[in-house]
Amino acid sequence: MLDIRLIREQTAHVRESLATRGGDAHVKIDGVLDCDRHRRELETRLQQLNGDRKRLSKEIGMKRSKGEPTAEVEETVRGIGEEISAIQKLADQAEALQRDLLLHLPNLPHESVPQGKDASENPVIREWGQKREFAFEPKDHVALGQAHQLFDAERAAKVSGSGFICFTGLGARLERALLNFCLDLQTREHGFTEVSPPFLIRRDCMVGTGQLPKFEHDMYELEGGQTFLAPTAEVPVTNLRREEILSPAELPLRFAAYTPCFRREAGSAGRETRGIIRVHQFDKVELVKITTPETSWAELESLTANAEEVLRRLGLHYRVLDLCTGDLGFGSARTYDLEVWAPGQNAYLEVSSCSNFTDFQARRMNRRFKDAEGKNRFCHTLNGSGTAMPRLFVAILENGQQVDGSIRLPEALVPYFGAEEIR
RNA sequence: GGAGAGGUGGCUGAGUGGUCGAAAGCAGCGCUUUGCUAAAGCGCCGUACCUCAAAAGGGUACCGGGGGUUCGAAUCCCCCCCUCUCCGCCA
Repeated sequence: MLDIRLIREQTAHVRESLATRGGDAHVKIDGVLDCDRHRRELETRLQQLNGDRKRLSKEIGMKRSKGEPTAEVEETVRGIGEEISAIQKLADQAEALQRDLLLHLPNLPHESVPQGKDASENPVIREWGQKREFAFEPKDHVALGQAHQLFDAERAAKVSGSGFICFTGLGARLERALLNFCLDLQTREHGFTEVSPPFLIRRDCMVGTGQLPKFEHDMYELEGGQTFLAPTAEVPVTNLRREEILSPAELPLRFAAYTPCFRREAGSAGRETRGIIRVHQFDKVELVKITTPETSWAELESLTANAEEVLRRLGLHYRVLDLCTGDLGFGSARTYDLEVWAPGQNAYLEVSSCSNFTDFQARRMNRRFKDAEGKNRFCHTLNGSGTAMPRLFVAILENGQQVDGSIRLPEALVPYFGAEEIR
């Protein structure tokens, strides 16, 4: 959520910054300001009336204790009370409207974010490794998975519908090995604290991270919209520290969490639907950092490095994109996407997305820290989708395949998988 | 699922209709005293918002959340959330 004061005081800057995202957010600013002006007028009036009532009520108390008549004052205060409830109603409406307007505005891109209209304009800022050369025609993961019975989409569909996957046999083992590998790397070597959060999320927490109110149609809801299945561990993990005032000594907080992720993927039908690249339920190890504003940009770099390390250890060729203004996610001020090379797709696959949300989420979930001067300020929140397992799985299969159809696994994974290859 | 007890400031904890934003203690900050430490004494010590060019100042709201009763609610009533205890059920 953007700071209403920032919008008030630096209107032109906010408007220009939002305009770089494309969309129509920047034209909504005038509506926000109108609402804000109206709201403040009402509030000021309300405070005057409340002050009058408070004073006169005390007077009644004093008069009564002295045995003086109070009927006349009571009548006056009753009138004030009626006016208060009328104006209160209007003020509440204005406040609710303002909050709703603000909740629908995306975050401001950081000034360093490259300008661009969509994903085609995301610059590649670095690459690691190189595409593997094949002496034979590489297969895609669907064929490889079928050959080794690693997953079963048809039977998963019997249970849950299309877009669900069931890992089987060595495939299930490989998936589990990847999860454990990622968690161990991040917790043992990169200083993240492991958390295993709940997956069922209350409505206000979904608002806190920005999924709601705007993206409700992408979520699986339960109990008549009271709770939702977590679309990413980011939601439960960042909300663990909602409505808290943190001490600067404990910052930055670093959490790593495995959770399944549930996404309806409404509107993306037909895109990447083959195989296990885009599914409604997938496993992910997520990284979350809660920092001060002073350190968040440096922390974003180290977070990205931590996410990259997964791919390096697995020997997978990848590239890092600096998402341009037009492709930036709703709550993010800057995002690096990690894309791994998948020879069977002849394409790069996004496996990880490292974002700095600045104070956008902290405002929504009211998370502050006490700074050196004792002032309460909003934290910055960062989050690296520390690697989506099915896509990593795809990359492992497609990059590891041998001419005889077997799949050689990265060395780092062997202790977790218990064998060097799938044959 | 049933019954009961609770939720007050960073913490402990008083307050059951009026001058209560809230006693007291602890923690914290400042000052005084002081070889150092400690101790003692005194003072300060919540958040948000509105107002003001700004600072100072002024104001309003907030005692889990929401609604109600009343001239007036931390206090009375209703709903919800959460915690604890007991019973039931159960992986």
